[in-house]
Amino acid sequence: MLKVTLKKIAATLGVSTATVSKALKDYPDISEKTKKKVKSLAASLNYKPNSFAQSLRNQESKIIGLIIPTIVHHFFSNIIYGVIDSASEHGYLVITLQSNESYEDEKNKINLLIEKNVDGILLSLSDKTVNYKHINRLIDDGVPVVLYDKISRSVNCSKVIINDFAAAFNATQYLIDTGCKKIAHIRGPLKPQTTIDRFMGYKKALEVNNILFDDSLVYVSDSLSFENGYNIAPKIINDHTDVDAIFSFTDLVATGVLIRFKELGILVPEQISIIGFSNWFLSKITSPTLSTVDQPGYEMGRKAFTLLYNELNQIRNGEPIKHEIVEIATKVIPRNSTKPI
Amino acid sequence: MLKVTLKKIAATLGVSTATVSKALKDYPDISEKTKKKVKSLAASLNYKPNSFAQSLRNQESKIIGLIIPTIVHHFFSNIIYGVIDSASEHGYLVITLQSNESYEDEKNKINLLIEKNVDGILLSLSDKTVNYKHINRLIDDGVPVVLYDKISRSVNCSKVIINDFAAAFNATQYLIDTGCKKIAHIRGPLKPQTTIDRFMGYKKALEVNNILFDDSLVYVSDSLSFENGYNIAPKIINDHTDVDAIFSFTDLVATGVLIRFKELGILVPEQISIIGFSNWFLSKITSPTLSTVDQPGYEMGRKAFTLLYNELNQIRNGEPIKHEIVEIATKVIPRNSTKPI
DNA sequence: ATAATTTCCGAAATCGTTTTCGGTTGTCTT
DNA sequence: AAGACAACCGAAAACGATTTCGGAAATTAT
Repeated sequence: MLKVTLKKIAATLGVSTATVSKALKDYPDISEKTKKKVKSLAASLNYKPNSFAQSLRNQESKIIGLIIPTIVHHFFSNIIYGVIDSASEHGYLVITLQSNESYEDEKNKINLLIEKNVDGILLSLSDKTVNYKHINRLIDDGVPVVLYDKISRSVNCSKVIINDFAAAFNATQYLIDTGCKKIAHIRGPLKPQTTIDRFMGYKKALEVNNILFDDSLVYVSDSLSFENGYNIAPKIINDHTDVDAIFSFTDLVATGVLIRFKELGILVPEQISIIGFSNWFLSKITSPTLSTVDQPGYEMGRKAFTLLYNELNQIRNGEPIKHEIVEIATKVIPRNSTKPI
Repeated sequence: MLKVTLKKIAATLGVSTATVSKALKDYPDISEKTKKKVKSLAASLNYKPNSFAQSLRNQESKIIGLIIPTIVHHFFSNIIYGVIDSASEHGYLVITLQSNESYEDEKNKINLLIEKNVDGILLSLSDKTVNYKHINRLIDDGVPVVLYDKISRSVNCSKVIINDFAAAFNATQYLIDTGCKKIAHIRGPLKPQTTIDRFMGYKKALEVNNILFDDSLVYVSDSLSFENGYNIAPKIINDHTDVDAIFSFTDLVATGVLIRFKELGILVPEQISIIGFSNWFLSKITSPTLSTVDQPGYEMGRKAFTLLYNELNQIRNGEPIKHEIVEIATKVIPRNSTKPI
């Protein structure tokens, strides 16, 4: 396959490359007649502009970078899907990279993307990221960055989040509405804002309902795994014989608890109610099915790209860059691991 | 952020850009002294070569394309993970696109990748693809293509597959070994080679064990969904009161059957055994847990990239291109939806 | 018929890197 | 001291597309 270039078209038509380029882009200073000629030849030769040359010239790649903490994960899969979908619709492609919840990886992967001259980056902070210099440097360098899901208040950029506080509040309130009074919380890793907010929402719901907050009812799951729930479950019932509900920061851990309870002969929700978080696919097929909070990954992915796209356009038009912070709505999904209201 | 270019380094050092370029790449015709100078300045200025210029000059992007039928899918998530992991290790980045199991989308997405001048493409055929001209054209044009998972015999390129036939044979044989005699099969969409092979493996196992093949025991699930299994389950027991096992082409559908059976009061595995396919995460947490066949997506992803990488190197070195077909091993994972052996 | 506009096209610079092919120095032989 | 040979470096031509600026031709106005 010999490449079709502007030069070749120009040569066979006896005009200059400038004319060909302008004809294809409908410049007003090219006659209709030549435009017709050029366009038809280009079409029949199946001319495709060389993207490297275009990028070099226009200083944009039409590629964005997406950094995901963990790819194999239902919620994040949906994020990827949403981002790619929305990006395609606007003529952008997406390079995906995984940070493995590691600060070092996060930095390295950002560098890889920058070296490839991506036009912008979509980023969810790793659990271990507590220092935001690498991101602020990016932004100072003029690279548009949009944070999604796991964000930090100390980075000044556009963000897409769910209102974790409100979502956790609602989940806890729901448990209370079904008659639960002694509610344990399995919280996630300490650093991410999401798990902090979920914890605070839980606490607030107790407060509003005049239930005394008891620190010993809060269990920390340092990572997101089935096994963690499986192992924490017996601790909870050993520590507190009268617990009647558990709010877990994520479905996967809640599922671990569910399975362990089943093995231990504890009835859910009769003895203990369980509510998870994220509405993973698996929550629909556990037995009993798992009540949870819907966390719409696809929507978040789409919105994250949209915000980035807006900034890209602002930059192109020389407008001032407006950062936006968007909250995606969540809702409690009652299933069978909680009592009817 | 003003860009650091070769020209700028050259200017401040009073040498030519050629010298700078060669110094950074350790050309032998540059003195150690200048190399030191150049390298240290480049480092302190944090020089990053412009990838567009490099690509334009070297005719390679160091980016590959990955087309996935469905991103939100446990198996394919693992594929993505494996590809990205392996690619990063070799200095390649990955643009991921989704074909939505649509032939048109598949063609369009391939075009997008080609327009971005990716160095190669990893592709799993959509269920609806029955015409391979678009892929053969690619290959004829010199774009390295590696097919993974859903492949076609009529495309001449490297491929990574699991031995679906053997895997299905083993799964069926396993059911027989546990004493099952009347085994239904839920097969997938008719076109993909994978589901054909699984069907054939099932059939062969019956034959080898002198069990008469009964066409009415084969049910077609036109798509991969929980609901399909949920709906097919009652049909099976209505059509055949004496069925004692089901081999489903995928875990998700098997799970649908499982849940429906539970609702219908049919005991698994006492009355009917079920074995799925793919070892989705969810198969570990159904109740009973689902016996299945492990289908290592991560390994496949890695291998697929490796094959592409090999071809890329062959091209670069002007060697003849050797296509390779790799089969990834699978194994039956016995859990509690089948009887002990 | 001459002047004033349009209309249309092309030369050339640019984006940043790579690499060939010479050309300068300086060193080493005799 | 002249020639031979290394050792170093740079000019310049790619890679393709874009866009400014100016110039020639064709049209209109006077």
